[in-house]
Amino acid sequence: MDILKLLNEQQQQAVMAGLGPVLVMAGPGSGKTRVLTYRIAYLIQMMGVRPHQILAVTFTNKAAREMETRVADILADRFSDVTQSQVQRPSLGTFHATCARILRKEAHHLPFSANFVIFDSDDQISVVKQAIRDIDLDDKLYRPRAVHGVISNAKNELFLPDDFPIQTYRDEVMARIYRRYQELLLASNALDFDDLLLWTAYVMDNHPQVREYWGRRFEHVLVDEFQDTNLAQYELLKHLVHFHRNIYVVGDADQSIYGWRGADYRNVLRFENDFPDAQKILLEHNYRSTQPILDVAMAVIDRNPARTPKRLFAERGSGTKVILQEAYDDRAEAVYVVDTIAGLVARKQVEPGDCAVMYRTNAQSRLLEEAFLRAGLPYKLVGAQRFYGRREVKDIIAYLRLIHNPNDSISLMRIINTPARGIGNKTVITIRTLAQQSGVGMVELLEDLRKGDESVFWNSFPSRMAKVAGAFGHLFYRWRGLLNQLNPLELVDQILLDTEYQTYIDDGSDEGHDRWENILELRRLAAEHELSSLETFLEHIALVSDQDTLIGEMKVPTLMTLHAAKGLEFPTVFIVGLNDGTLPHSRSFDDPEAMQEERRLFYVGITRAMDRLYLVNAQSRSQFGYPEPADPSRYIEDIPSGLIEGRFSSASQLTVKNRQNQAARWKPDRVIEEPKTTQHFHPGMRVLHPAWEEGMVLNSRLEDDEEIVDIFFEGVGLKRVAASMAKLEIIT
DNA sequence: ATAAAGTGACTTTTT
DNA sequence: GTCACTTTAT
Repeated sequence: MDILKLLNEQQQQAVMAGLGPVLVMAGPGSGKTRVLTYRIAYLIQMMGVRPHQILAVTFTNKAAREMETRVADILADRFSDVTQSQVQRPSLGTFHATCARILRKEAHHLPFSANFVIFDSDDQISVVKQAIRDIDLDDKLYRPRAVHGVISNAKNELFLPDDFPIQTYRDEVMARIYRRYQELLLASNALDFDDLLLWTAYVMDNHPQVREYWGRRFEHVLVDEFQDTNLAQYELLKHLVHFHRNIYVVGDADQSIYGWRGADYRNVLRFENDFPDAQKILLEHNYRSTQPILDVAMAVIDRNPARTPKRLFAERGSGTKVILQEAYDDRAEAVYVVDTIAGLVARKQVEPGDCAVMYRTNAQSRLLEEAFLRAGLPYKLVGAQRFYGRREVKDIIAYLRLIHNPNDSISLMRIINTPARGIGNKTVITIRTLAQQSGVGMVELLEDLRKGDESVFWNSFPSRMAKVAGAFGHLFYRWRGLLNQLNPLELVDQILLDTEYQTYIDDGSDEGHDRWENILELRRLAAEHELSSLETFLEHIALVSDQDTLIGEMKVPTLMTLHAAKGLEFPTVFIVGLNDGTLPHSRSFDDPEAMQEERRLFYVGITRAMDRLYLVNAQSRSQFGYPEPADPSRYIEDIPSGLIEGRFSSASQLTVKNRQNQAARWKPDRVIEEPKTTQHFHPGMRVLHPAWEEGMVLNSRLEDDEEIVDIFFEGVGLKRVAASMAKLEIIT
């Protein structure tokens, strides 16, 4: 098999491992995805496995998609002569998507029906709130987000409400909320993300024939990012491979960064216990990063205790040193990043699209965006401001969901008066109580009201109320009648038309216009699903996050969280916010496990870099609006100083490149103009000010032909001055 | 019933 | 500095 020539010895061993359980431990940049894809190709080509008998689960849609194309490429090469039988594709998807698919087939064993909807995080929080309200608890004491976390963890550990472990009074309350939450979901015929896993594990546990069916259906199960599986996922896998034991998992405990979400890297140990005969293969050759970058990575990760020692051999050799830079504050940090990228691009050392900026929390993206914007430089942001999270998009989706599943009371509450149609709180309560008393669904009741005084409910309302409610019910009655004749796009258009949504949202303001643009984007998405059922369209929306919606293949720098960076690589990487409290995040301080995870997160970030790595911290950061002094990250101490440069040698590099450079677009051929103003002040200088007397320069930068200097004056504090205005005298 | 204005609470990471 | 939720005024 000539494709194997492209693989090193360990990779070949992994690809050609025999059947039965296999555990591949793959360090960063060691060709993990390559091994997985070739393994699939190998199974099909050499072992005669039929593609549809292969199930490969990934953690993200992005990973699934990448694997899909790569497998398709290999197979297209291999089978260019063959057509029909090989056109079958292996099943490739996230755990959640795979489970949704299984559950739609097996719903008859379960307390919901096959047209269930999947609630997103916002919906889930709404349900928690409702549950808390239902049992008369104070949502200040039981904060919905926190409660949801508890419920989610319970589900990940396969605890149903009845099994919920109770140690304290609070636990007992949690169990009650959990029970109510679950009732509400089922009443809405809805599942949350965790339910997808939980119910799938549950149905396989309780129905051996279901387990057997899917076990035979998927003769080979491959798992990517195995260290990120939680207990529910692990149990599910065990069920799936119960018969054939053909389970092939790939992972790296050092890259486990989803513990907060129930992921348990100890699943690797469980795996070794449950499959003692598993073949173990280590991939330790790194093809991504230069030696200095790998050295830093190893220095950082080695500090984690109880780590299975794993070496990484650099295949790429030497390179530039890792640069450590301290900025005055988080704003200056962002400017430094933009300046540095602009400088590297101007000197043609990197392409804009080769650069990535990574940070711990999404909130950190704001200053970076501002800096890019101010410099007039394009960038792209992955994740964060979520398309599907936007009000207007959620509104229309709520209409669709409610048409698909009239029991979805969360969606109903969302849109019953959006756009405003005169159905206020009072009307809603009347409808709800009446529906409950007569044992009909709210949508059913509304639809009945469309018949006017022929409806048995008509006289239970004041006439004005009955009229508006009936008019709304009429809309739904029509839409549901149209359901089978219209595709998703036509249905969206019908809703937009009937609700006069554009008039409502596009009020002439810029913001209104943006919102309407988002609706048009949703239409575009719906257009892609021209041939799909509404159900498929909705499932796509629920399970494909914003992380996956690529904003085109623009060749510009990418901004993202460290989490979002996993699995990616970039020639030039900036990791910002290297301050204690940010990275590691303060919320992890009191939890040793979480602290180790913070370190792994940093390690993941470092190992994304191929050629250049910049680590940036700030002397002060704004947390809640006001700046506070910030300590450098403890991780900086862990890096032998011989491996880094920048911080102690030349702090003035901070302002090497000026705004003119920034103003240059990402065009390599653009000429760089010389700054008209030159810089006179540098950090560390002592200066004399006519009013504030002696002070020390903390930072200086050129901005619009003006030198802006930040100076700390004894007894006065920090001042920011323009050098041409303030008559500063340099003392040292 | 609705819109505007005020309040408080919070920010880790995501399927 | 932002968002969600509550109160207040129309």
